[in-house]
Amino acid sequence: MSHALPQWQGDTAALRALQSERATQVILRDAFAKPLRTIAGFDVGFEDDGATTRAAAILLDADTLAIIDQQVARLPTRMPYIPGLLSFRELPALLDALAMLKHAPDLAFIDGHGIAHPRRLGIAAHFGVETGIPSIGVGKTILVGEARMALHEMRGAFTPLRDGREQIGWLLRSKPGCLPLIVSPGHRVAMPSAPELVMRYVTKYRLPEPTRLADRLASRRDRGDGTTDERDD
DNA sequence: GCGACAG
DNA sequence: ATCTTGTCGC
Repeated sequence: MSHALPQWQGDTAALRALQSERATQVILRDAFAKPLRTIAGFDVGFEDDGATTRAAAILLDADTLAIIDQQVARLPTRMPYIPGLLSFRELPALLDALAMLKHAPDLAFIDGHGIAHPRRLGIAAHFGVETGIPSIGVGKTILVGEARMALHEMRGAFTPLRDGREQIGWLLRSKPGCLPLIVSPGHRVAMPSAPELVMRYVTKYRLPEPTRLADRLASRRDRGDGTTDERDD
C-alpha cells in the first residue's frame, strides 16, 4: 500500500534540449591515468516500490581488483523512468555515491549507455561531463542503433553498434554463450579503447567486475560468500 | 498514426 | 528497475 511516485510534472522537451547541449562537451579521446591506478563501478537500484533510489559505488584497485571502498547513497525518487532520459532520474544518486568514496577513480564504469544514446548523452556520458571523470557505459540491451555484422562467439569478440552511418558503440561478447554487452564511450575515452578497457576487468562473469559488484550492492545481493553461489549471468 | 524504448 | 521456481545448458 505504500508507493506512488509524486507526480512528476517536468518539461521533457527541455531535458532533451539540455542533453543535446551537454553532448557537445563529450570528449572521445583517452584522457585518463596510464597506467590506471583505481577504477570504480556504479549502478542504481530501488527500494520501497521505487520510492527510494539507491545508488552504489565501488572503488577498486585497477591491478588487483581489491575493493578499496564501497558506498551506497539513497535519495527519494523524483522522476519516473522515461527511455532516453534515464540520467535525470538516476544521476543525482550516483553523484552522491561518488562523493562518498574515499577518492575519485581514474576511470568509471557505469551501468547504462555512454554515447550510444539518441542524443549521444546516455547516463555514463552525462556522468563524465558532470564530473570530468573518464567514463564508459556498460549496458545489457540496446536503446538505439544496430549491429550490421554478426558477432563471433569467441570471448572478447566485438562488432560496431551503429546508428545510421555513425558508430556509437560496440556489441562485446564478454562471455561465450551469453548475450553481448553494449559498450560505448562515456567521456574522455576513445571509441577503440572501450572494448579493451571493459574486457580488462571481465573475469568469469558476463559483466566486468566494477559493474558487477556495483550491481550486487545496488540490488542488495551483496551477501554471497563466494562459495558456490554467485548466481550471475 | 504506429512501434520502439538504457534502467 | 522489480516481482520470482524451476529449468536448460556448459
